[in-house]
Amino acid sequence: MNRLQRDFFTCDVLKVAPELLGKNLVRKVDNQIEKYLITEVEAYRGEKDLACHASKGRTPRTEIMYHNGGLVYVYLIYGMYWMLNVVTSVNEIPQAVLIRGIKGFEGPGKLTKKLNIDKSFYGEDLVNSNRIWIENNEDLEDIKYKTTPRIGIDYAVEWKHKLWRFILSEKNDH
DNA sequence: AGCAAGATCGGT
DNA sequence: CCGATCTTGCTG
Repeated sequence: MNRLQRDFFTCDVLKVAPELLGKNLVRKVDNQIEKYLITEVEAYRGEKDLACHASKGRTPRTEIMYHNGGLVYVYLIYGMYWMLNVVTSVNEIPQAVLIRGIKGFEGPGKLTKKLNIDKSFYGEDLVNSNRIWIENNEDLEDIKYKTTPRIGIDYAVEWKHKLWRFILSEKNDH
């Protein structure tokens, strides 16, 4: 009922990423609905951003990032952990937000394990899916957050300094 | 066909 | 600090 619609996702990743903080990540498993507050995200912005997988151009893996916003981009890292990303912006502009933390499960690998996210979610549409989507959170207003450089991307030369990691401030908790 | 590296995590 | 574990994209 409160699900985020297409227009929320078809904006620049630097606008969408911080706006995802405080929203609820919703997962439906066996007809049971679970909601988790999004607490930490990172922005990956286009082919020029050397930290973004799309810096290698259009490949089978990055293909989904070239689609319209609102789709899910998942990939396996270190042969063990699934990373959950939300595609943003419009057709032909590859961007995505990495969901790094939900309340109670801080860490991109931990939250996908908790939510049972795997390769089958690649390309899932958050606007239409019946097993994963994102909702507005009416309890939280006036969201406060901090920014830091992104984690684990030291290879990205000058792009590693961008303050594109967004962390929900504790102040927001009641 | 083979290889090196990786948007991580948990245990020494 | 180190190893686990396997997909991916690049090289030849």
